[in-house]
Order: sequence, then structure tokens, then C-alpha cells
Amino acid sequence: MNAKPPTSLDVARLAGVSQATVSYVLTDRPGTRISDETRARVREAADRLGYVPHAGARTLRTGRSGLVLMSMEDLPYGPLAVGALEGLDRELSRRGYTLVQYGARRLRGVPAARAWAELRPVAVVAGAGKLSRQAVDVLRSAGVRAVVAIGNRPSAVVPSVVLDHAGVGALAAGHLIDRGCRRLAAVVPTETGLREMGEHRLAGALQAAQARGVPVTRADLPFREDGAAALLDLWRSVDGVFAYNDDYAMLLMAVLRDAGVAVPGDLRVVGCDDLPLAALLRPRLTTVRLDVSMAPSLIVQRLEELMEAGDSAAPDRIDPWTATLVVRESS
Amino acid sequence: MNAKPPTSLDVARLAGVSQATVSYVLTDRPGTRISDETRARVREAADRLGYVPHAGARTLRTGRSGLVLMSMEDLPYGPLAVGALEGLDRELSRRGYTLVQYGARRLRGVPAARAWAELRPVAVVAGAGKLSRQAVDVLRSAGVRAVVAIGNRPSAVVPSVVLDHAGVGALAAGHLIDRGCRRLAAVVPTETGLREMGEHRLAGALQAAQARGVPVTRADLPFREDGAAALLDLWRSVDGVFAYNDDYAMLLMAVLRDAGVAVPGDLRVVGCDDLPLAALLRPRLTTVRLDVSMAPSLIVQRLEELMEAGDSAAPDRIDPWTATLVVRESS
DNA sequence: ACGCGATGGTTATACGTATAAGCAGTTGAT
DNA sequence: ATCAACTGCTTATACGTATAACCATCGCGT
Repeated sequence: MNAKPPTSLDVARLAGVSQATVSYVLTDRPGTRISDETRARVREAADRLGYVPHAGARTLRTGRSGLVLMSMEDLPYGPLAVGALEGLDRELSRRGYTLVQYGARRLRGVPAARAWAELRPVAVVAGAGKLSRQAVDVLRSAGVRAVVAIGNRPSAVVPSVVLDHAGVGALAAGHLIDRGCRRLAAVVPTETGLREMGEHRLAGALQAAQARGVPVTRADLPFREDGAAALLDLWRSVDGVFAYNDDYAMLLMAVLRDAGVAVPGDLRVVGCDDLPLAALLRPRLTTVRLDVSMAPSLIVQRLEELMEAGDSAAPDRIDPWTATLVVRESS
Repeated sequence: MNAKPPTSLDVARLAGVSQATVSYVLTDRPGTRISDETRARVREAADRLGYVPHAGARTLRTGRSGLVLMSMEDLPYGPLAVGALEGLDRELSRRGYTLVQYGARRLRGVPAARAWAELRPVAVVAGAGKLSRQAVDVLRSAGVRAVVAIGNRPSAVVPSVVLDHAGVGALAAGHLIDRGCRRLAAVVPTETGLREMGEHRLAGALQAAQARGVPVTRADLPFREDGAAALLDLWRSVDGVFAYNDDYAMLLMAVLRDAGVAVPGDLRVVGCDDLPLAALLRPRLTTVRLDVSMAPSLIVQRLEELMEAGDSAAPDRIDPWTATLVVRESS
């Protein structure tokens, strides 16, 4: 019942050739001279036995593994992230790499890097937050040829994919000002995972508005009705608000309706993410849509450059999404 | 610059011992007799060199890998799934296993199984849909000791974690009938990824209602306003509706408000998932909350049993969540 | 008849680890 | 004093693969 998995040697015996020949046939490098007849025999023997190569042994022999590790923590899971992830997987597997999501939740810094290094991946993609200088050194010395960070701001130590949240804020603020708003507010969520992105969106809004002489008030907000209701004075004192994202925009609009503040009459509201639900609101929500369809190929391209070059150039950045405004009724 | 990663032999040389001793020290099995002094010397040499063991080599030697593979496709990513995933990761790593999410999007059936088998995982967790008899055989013959499926219905070939969607439907329907409803409707989404779960929730509602002599009308619905609006006659002809989930409930309530149907006066509405947004609706949405906090330990426990037993018993099932009603204003 | 370049393989080896088996040196019981 | 049992290591080997290096056979031009 529990026979050991067949090896290339078993295949060789069945096909009546040497183990080396099996290896040559199955890893079909250009320039190997094995007759078509033998190739066929080997192939048939292989799937007769249900032969599956042993990735560990291959890694041991060749020194590299074809594995690309990606940290699976703190991803803001949503349609956007999942779509990008699938694209990345597709793009990498097309080129012969294997994308694997690896949870290093409990581990920070060097211990996490060690755990990753055990698998001898060829490349690592991780949140910018957890890539310290030492962690990257551990990875490098374990043979990892490319490390890229993904985050809100560029990592100091490795090339980074930077999600341009400031641009989102700027786009929203610009739109509100175009609509005639002269006193803006911008929501910054107080939730741990969201706060930092909120800061960046605020910063973008601030800069865009300042350039046109419009003040922006910052509104720190937990995702709760009473929190939003407590700031009612603020909402009444401005004429446009960028709500961080659609969820917060919906929270805000529920509170505003209860308080009798008219949207967009008294206050114009812009969200972000273009959730399906955003179009169901009354008034329908104006929002910023993020398009990440280009991200996977950009990331993979950068990874391949790094794997070629080995010791990278200075850390640089890629901007993998484009933001566009979806104007509806709330602004 | 690009020196090879240090091996246990390098550590041995630095510590002045043999490679075997290093191995004995670092894989600290009970019953090995190495002096404390030597242990300390080895450990110090190891982290001086930044030694990281080579997972592939270890797998090759021992025959097993400590890797637990989980398919990352068709997960309904949301707070629920992500929470369960993190729990699973934590639970497994506590016991010395490594959870890895593996994307086999493009691969179905046997080819996918082969790709998984290359990594010689000790266990595999996958969507019930993609585990054919042959695929499981491939995994088994590659030394995988435990395979479990996750899905809406039990897999025929392996033990399964079955998410009890029928129970959700029954709970919602029962509640509506308790509230006095006598003609129910249940939404089944037409989206590919959701349809099957919708069917199961419908079936549960149907059964529960039938037992109490209440008819249930099925409403196939795409997630679009015009789709929901087209069924206005249906909504007017019933007095309670289970909307599949909170998203659909919100869609429905937007349409109902536009049409002047009073909720809960004319029609009671129940959703599912307890999204934060559900409490922001007016009227506030009654919903079914799913608690998966027990799921990770249940799954891991079952996995360990299977790994002990080797050739499993008959495929059985685990029910990893509990559903409770959160009653608000919409019902 | 001879060498010579293809052609189609085979033999041998190394990758890094875990562990069985062996072997000095010490201790303790008789 | 002798042997057995322990302590603390070392030596040797196997896991499955890829690939360099070697070798036999053949066709062919001179």
C-alpha cells in the first residue's frame, strides 16, 4: 500500500536505459542528443509509473529551486489584491517559477527570514514593513537572487513596488475642488492596518489642495457610527470630504443622512475602491477606481532583471497601478 | 559577494566537530548524547555563520517535508476566510509544520496534483471540487499522508471539511417564519463562484420552511440593480426574503426603497456574513453571523489523525463553523 | 585502411542532511 | 582486576537528481 514514490531510477529500469538518460529526457534542455525513439520509451515508462520528480532533490543538485515566496500577511485582501495575486501567479508560472504564499505571521525580522531561507527560494516578495537590512542579508546569503518589497512607501534596502496612495488623495481632492469645494476634510482611519495608507492619501490630498489654496482638515475616524457622529460639527463646517475608501464613505453617508446633512448639496463625498455596493447608495457614490492589471507583469519583469543582475543596483521603485475617478451623484 | 550558503559542514569545521555532531545538536531529538559544552560551541558557530538548514536536503534525507500545501484558488476571500487561514497557519506551525498556499489555478485534476506532489508535502488541503480520485492517487503515491477537502459538500474520496450552508438557510428561514412570514423567497446568486453556495443555502431554507408548511420561491439574481428590479413582482408577492448574503441584501434593499416597498413592514429581509456595513443600513440589517474560530484546530486535529493512521478510514466530514442570528431592524 | 566528427548513449560524482553503526575513554559493580 | 554499561563523539552511507566526462558505434571522405 505505502510503496515509496517512484524515482528516476525506477523509470530508467523500466525503460531499459540509465538514470542519466531519464534525466536528460525529462529536463528537456536544448542541445541534448537522445533519439526520439528512446525519448518516447522513457516518457511512457515515466507516466506508467506515475513518476513525479522530487523538487527537493532537484533543488539540492542545481542549487536553485524555482520557488518564489510571497508573504501572505497584512495583505488587504479584497478583489483588488486577489486579482493581482492571480496575475502574478500566472505570470510567474508561465516562466517556470512557482509562486507560493508563505505565512510568517508570528515571525518578524531575522527569524522570519531564516524560515524563508530554508526553502532556498529564488526570489522573495514581501511587505516593505518586514524587510530589515539584516533580514535581507539572511536571504541573500541563502542564495535568494531577488527581493522586492511591496508597500506604501519605498523600502530603504530593496527595490520596491510602491502603491501610490498620495496620488489617490490628490485625485479625489482635485475633483472636489473642481466641483467648487473650498473647505475640505479627509478621513484617516484609526484601524492599525489602514492608518498608514490613510496618512498617505491624506498627504496627497493636502498637497493637491494646498497648491490651489484650499485647506484640508484631517478627520481621524474609527469604523463606527458613533465615531463618525461625534465629528458632526466637522462635517457641517466643510463642503467636501474624501472618505478614505468606500466603506468609510458609506459609514459617513449613513451618519450624514441621520443628521440631515444633504449629499451632495451641503457636502460632497468621494470614496475609493469602486466597490459594487458604492453604486447602490443613494446618492450613488463617487469613487476612485484603482486598476492593478499592469502590476503582475511589471513586478515579474523587475524580478527577472534582478535575478539576472544578481547584486542589484540601488533600490528603486515601480508604480503598479493607475487611479481614475468614477463620478456619480455624491459629488 | 555571492558566496554559497554555509552548510552544516562549514559549521562543523568552525566548531571543531564532525558534521554529524552538528546535525545532532541542531535537530534536537530527545535521547541524543552530546555534552552541553559542545552543544554551545556548535550553536555559536551556527549563528556566527548565519547557518540556515537546506529544506530540500532534509526532505531528501528524511523522506518527508513538513510542508502542508493549501490551494489558494476559489477561496471566497473575506475577513472570515482570512481569519481561518491565519488560525490554520498558527496551529500548524506550532506543531512544526509549514503551511504554504500554492496556486494551481491553471491546473486541474492530475497535472495539478503532479505539481503539488513535486514538493513532497506531508499533507494537502484543497477545494473539494478539484480532488478527483486520480488526483488523490497521485498525491498518495508521492508520499502525501493526509488529504482533506474543503467545500460545500463532502468529497467522495477524502475526508472533508463541509461548510454547512444549508444550516444557514434553515436558520434564516426559521427566523422569518417565527416573525410571522408565510410566503418566503430565497436569493440564489448567478455568479459562478457563488451559485453553488446559494443552492445549498436555498435547500436548507426550503427544508426548514417545508417542515412548517411555508412555501419558498427561488430568486436567481445577478449582482445588478436592474436584475433585482426586474423581480419586483416577486418581492411584492412575498413577506420575507433570505437574501443569500449581506451584499445581496443591500442590493435588494436599495431596489426596494426605490420601489417604495417598506422593510420590514411589507417585506422582512435577512442577510448573511454580518458585514460591518450591514449595521449601517437603514433599517439595520438582520443577518446570520458565521463563527469559524473553531475551524483551524478541528482541521489540524483531523490532519494529524490522518497522518498517524496513514491509509485513512472512510471519508468523513467535519463541520467547522457555527451560525448564529444577529437580529436587527430589517426583520 | 584509417582517422574523425557525429550520434546516442553510459558511468561517475556532488549537492546537504540525518542517522545507523562503530569506537575510544570513563565509570561502576562485582 | 575485570567486564559491562554508559558517555560523547566520529565515520560511513543513503536519499534523488543533474550534469560533466567518457565511450562505443557508425558513416564518410581521403
